[in-house]
Amino acid sequence: MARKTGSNGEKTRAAVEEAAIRLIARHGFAAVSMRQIAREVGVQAGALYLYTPDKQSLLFDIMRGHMEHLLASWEAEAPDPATPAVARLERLVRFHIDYHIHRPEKVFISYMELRNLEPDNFAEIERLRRAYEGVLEDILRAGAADGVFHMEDARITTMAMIAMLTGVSTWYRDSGRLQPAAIAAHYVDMAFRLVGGARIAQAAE
Amino acid sequence: MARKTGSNGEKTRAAVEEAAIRLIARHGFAAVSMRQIAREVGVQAGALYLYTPDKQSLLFDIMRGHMEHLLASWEAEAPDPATPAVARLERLVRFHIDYHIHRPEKVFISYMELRNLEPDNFAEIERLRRAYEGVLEDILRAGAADGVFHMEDARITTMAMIAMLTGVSTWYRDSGRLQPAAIAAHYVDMAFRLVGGARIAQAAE
DNA sequence: GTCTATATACTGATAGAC
DNA sequence: GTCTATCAGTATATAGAC
Repeated sequence: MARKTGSNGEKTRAAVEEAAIRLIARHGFAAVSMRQIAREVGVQAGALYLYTPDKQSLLFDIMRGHMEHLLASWEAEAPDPATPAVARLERLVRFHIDYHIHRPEKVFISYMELRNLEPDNFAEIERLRRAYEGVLEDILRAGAADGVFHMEDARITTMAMIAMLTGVSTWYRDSGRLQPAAIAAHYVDMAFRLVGGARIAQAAE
Repeated sequence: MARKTGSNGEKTRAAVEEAAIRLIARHGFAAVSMRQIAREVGVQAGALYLYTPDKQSLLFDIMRGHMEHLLASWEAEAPDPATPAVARLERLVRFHIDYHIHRPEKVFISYMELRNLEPDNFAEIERLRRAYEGVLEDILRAGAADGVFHMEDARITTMAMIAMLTGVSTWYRDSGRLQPAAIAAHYVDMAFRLVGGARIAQAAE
């Protein structure tokens, strides 16, 4: 209710974000001008400032939105904390691969454009990133405590596994040799190798 | 011989490259201006063009130099191809971690600034990058053929291992908890886990 | 080898008409 | 909600003095 003038504006707002994501992922934040984004949307540069106070906010909103949605999506499908670590790890790996394969541009931006965030914005994104790392680290430590995972150093294994899993977005292509489900199955296998844990037998589709 | 005027110029040439590496690693290629680089070196902007035809060449030379030096360094210390795959993998992992820990800026640039290369330059860097991936993939396939490594998919394991190993440069700090040799030992352990291969017993320093 | 000065173009952001 | 016009600043690169 009460949005008699907002109808077209909401469409434009979404178009601005989509254009910004596409262009920043392709050329980098610093290399993209407000005029380029406006041209992609089909408006003049001045009109963009109806939807963002400045260029920096455009970047920050994309990255914060991505990280918050990533965390919220995991919360929504995370197993009960009482679930055995083996099952929780498999679920997280499948979630991570699936999420990263299907949002290559936002993932790319969130890893590449940290340098272009102003200090306060950088701190906020770092906080969210560490919260996500903590999800994995908690599962690994729980498995080690239960004696089902065997690692030399849980922190390094966490960082190594995150890098290994996120790396899928650097080479995955829709037209590639393997389907997403098969790729996820391979990464689940490799994740269990890294923690020295036996995986519950299951169809590897 | 015959460089009566080049003495000071060679110093400046080196200073230009060092300043460019430092600034591009920190702020990103597109966000760094020729004036900033000149200021860091202590010359005026116009003087930079004595040492580079344009800004793009500055970036390309850094990245090509890095990749060629990486490959040449490995060639120089690579074990004989007849060496068992287990020993070759351990050597490559130690080499990779050591190399990446000690050159954080060049590594960072080479992974982050691919987007800012012009098409021909991009193709050349990609060629070098794939050659390096091939070094690892060859070792993994040799080990699988010998029955000492056991992987579901050698190509995916190669990409996963490269991502895992290179990830060290995103979190390593000189002032951190672990020394480089200890970190390398952890990554050797994890690499052997990934390929399902038993490592020859050895002091893990 | 380096500087100063400059050409030419583009940048982010704002003001005011409609 | 969008456009036009514009400000003030900066960009890369070059020409010519020294």
